[in-house]
Amino acid sequence: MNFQPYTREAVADLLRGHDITPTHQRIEIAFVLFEKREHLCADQIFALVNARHAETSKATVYNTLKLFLDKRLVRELIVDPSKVFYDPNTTPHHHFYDVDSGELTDIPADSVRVEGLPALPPGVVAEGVDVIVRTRRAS
Amino acid sequence: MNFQPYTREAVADLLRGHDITPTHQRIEIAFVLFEKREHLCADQIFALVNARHAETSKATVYNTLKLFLDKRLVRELIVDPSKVFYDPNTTPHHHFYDVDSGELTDIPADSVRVEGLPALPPGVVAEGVDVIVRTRRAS
DNA sequence: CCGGTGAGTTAGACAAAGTCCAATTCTTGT
DNA sequence: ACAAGAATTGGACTTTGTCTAACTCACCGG
Repeated sequence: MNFQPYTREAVADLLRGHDITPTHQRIEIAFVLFEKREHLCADQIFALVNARHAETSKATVYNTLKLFLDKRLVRELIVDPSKVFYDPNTTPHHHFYDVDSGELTDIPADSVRVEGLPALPPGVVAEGVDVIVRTRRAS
Repeated sequence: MNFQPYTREAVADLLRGHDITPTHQRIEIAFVLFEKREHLCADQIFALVNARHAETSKATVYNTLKLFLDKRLVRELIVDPSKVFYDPNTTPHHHFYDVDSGELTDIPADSVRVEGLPALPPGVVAEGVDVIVRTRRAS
């Protein structure tokens, strides 16, 4: 996903293109994700969506994120021991993770090569290869 | 950590070697970790340690794991969205993660090469590079 | 229009992992 | 053996996420 939909209509089209019925709540959630193209967790998304008027419940935020994940509209980043981050960038790329601040930064995939991975057992497919470089302030 | 300490005395020595005062509870926890050389989460460790006689509290298990982590006796694996796994193997290696079963398998590091990572900003050091290959049953 | 149907949403109770604290118990150095 | 500091403890608490049963909404046929 590398174009940026600016209007709710564009977001609605994006959802339709992924087989997702565009509802008010889903549009708002997707809008927030694609507006700030950042790594957000469910909590932050919940807060951002409801910033003006409370309109979307916690349950819907979780339901919707799971749906988006399933439909490959976003990616899940499991990197922080206490919460999952959602990444609106589904093209292959990797991450720096600052252990001190919890901050996540993208590493473009084109420069990085991972070689020598062993073959997978039969009947099993790779869903993706995540490279996470954990960093911290020099001591 | 690639030798396997079989006795509590050997475990105690291992702890001392890492600047950890060996207490009963810490020895039991380390013993469990190094006996089964598996990826265990706090819950499982708590259960294993208390399997015979309840002797170690939940708080101590968490305290101790954090201490072990700090002293580089174990490694933390953040791969499952709901819990942290602890890996008694601190030598460089990577992991397969089966999304369906939650199972973790080691990938020896010597075969794998990660190339082309961008330089780190000044004042920041890499703590480690984790490669996680997410797999699932072919559909 | 209007009422029915099924998908989507909701509040709030619940569950699981992990943290925190003040009181107690252990380890260690002398 | 003892004092002092370190480690441990139960239990309450927090946070992230799940579940459910009721409700709402968009849409379709008549």
